[in-house]
Amino acid sequence: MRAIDIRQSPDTRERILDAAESLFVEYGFEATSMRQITGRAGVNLASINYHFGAKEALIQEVFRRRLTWLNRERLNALERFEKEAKGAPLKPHQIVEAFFGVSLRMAADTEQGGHTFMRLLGRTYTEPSAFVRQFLADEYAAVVPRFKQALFRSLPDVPPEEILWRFHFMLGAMSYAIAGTDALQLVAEYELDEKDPGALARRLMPFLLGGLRAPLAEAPAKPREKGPRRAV
Amino acid sequence: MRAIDIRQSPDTRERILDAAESLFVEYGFEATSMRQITGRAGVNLASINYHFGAKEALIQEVFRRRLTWLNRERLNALERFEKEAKGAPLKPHQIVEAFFGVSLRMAADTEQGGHTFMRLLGRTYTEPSAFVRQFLADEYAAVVPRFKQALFRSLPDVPPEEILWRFHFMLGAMSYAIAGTDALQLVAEYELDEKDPGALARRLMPFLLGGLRAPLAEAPAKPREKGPRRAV
DNA sequence: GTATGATTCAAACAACTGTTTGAAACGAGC
DNA sequence: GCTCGTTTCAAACAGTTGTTTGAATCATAC
Repeated sequence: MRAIDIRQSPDTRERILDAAESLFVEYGFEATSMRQITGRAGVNLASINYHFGAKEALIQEVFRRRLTWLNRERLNALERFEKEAKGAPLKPHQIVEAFFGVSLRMAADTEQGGHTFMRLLGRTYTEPSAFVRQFLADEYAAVVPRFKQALFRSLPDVPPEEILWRFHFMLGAMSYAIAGTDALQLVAEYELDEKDPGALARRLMPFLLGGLRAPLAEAPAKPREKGPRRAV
Repeated sequence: MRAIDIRQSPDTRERILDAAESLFVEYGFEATSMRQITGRAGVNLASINYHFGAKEALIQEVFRRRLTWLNRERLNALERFEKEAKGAPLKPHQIVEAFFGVSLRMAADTEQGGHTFMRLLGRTYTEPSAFVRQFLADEYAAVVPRFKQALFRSLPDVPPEEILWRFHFMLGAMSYAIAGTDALQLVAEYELDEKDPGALARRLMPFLLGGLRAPLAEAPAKPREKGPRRAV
């Protein structure tokens, strides 16, 4: 038996995780077989079950090894801004930077596989599989309330549910952009500069902030206030 | 043999398509088996291959029967605005309304299955499978250039690639919102009102327009102009 | 009635799925 | 040298996959 939390034969483990990560991006979880993974990793078929137990556990580990780090980075960035602010509410652009800026920087890393992982993560946000959804919710459980609170403080005049919906929309815009499918062949002719890691961020961040700070729509049924209100 | 384009036994065909559509939303293409589909539809296993040929063809037909209509509606809306404008460029909000408004109205239809389909479509935008991607690109081939042209005319001062990227982001925000996964459990406590079909549109449309019209970021390497420019 | 073509059906097909097995190989401690 | 726990390996497991088959059923036209 393998003792828990002791990483023996790191080569095999890491090779499996890397192979699985890239194959999941290319074909999805269901369409990727254990034989494909072990084939690309150059290891024996049984080694996945030996090291991880089952395919589901492998999928979770593919996420955990990077997502834990990513979310800690997001919290670090948020806390850095909060320390600077000395108790004052953060600016919306700081909160957006802490959450999405960190993601975009990881997505810009083509060396350590951060790019591949972020593409995978972007796709997985719309994954139907129940256990993946539950796993993602758990991984984000520590991060979401912190960002919620920061946003509520930052935008005290905007209804909380409106803020959350806009955060929701921002997440969609980013994950789709990072996933990089371009299903409509919209930007196919304007490929991102591989050598410029900040290219996507420079395009996306203004869009996100513009959406977050857009004027609120008029109330539908109960028109308490006339005319659009500024969100920020 | 079944003669092409003659719909015999419409019941079986439609039942298969409806069952497949809902199952694809729940479990994805790969994870949904033919036996699940025929089971839910209450038809014989072989009837899928009889009526559609293969699973891939069934998937395509699930999309085609609704997507063709949806894209025609989008073009109709665009042409209606263009007729009103009498040669003048459209307003950005009209273009956004023609493309995304139509989608959101279809997503609000819980009676005829439009809601289910739009959730499926939202997920499929990030689908890895090559043949699905190609199929989507083909289905949109007639629509995309028309909206591109309208946007370029509407925003003559914004670089074309910037416009396309923002359209790309808007598509991501909408499809994620419609897919309704809420991976981060962000808006779980603020469920949309089932009886109010326009609820999502009233939240999303201002966000999209705010993003589209956000100030442009400064140029990175070659700073031709100082300071942010207004996109609109 | 019979004939004809479309559709349905139960059964089987080969190929592939994730997982398990038990033996073989390895590596460090003595 | 030997031992012991870890890791690798080829082979097999039972179950599921999409697809095919050939006979049975149905509907329509004569």
